[in-house]
Amino acid sequence: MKTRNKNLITLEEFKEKNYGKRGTKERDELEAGYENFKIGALIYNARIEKGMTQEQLAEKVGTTKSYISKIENNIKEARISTLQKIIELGFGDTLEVSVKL
Amino acid sequence: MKTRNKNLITLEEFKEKNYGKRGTKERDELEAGYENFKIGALIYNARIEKGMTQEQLAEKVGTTKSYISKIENNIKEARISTLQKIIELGFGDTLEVSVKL
DNA sequence: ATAAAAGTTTCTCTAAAGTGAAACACAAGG
DNA sequence: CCTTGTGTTTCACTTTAGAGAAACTTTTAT
Repeated sequence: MKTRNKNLITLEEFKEKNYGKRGTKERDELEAGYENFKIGALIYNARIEKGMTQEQLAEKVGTTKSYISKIENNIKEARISTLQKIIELGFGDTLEVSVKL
Repeated sequence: MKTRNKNLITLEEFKEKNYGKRGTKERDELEAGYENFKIGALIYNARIEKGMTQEQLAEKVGTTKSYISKIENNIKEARISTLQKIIELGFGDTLEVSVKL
């Protein structure tokens, strides 16, 4: 039986820790900014939902836990194919990118 | 009245030109591969639908037509924020990335 | 209190994105 | 023919992703 790691906090807690409280100027500017802010939270959120550690995710994707950490904290910004690897190999899901015409 | 440039071909013509006929092994492998193959076609397709030239798109995005060409032909693979710039600044649309949980 | 597990940060290296400009190819139209 | 518009390719350069490992911090469990 997998006991839930207390390290694992909610997405809001994660964002608050890393980017400040909701409603603050700094946080709002980040939220309104480019996708990389959202991508880190997206991956973190998905990983937690799947009950995986960074190391487990890294192994599935074929990278290291340090890289996963950097992506989740938006220290590095992934390429599209890297994001796809994480989503497909890591989470067994499909990346979807769309433009409405 | 904007006359449609005869340079502008269909997406299938574009793919056939760059990646070979549908059903060939080479083309199938590309279609099954990572997103970058699709991203080039996605951007090309959206640009044509909007009736824009590479130079017009480049100006909106804040880059050069040579870069747009490379992205469309998958010579370079964009980062997520770059793709977002193209979609938002270039096409006035929103990039959506999702993972089902 | 200590050990183990999970996550972060730092370091070095290389492959590739991103930029800018210029030259080139090529079709359409005067 | 020549010119113009559009797209491609090349070159040189700077920045950053991506990798790998190691040290470090923080959290959780014993």
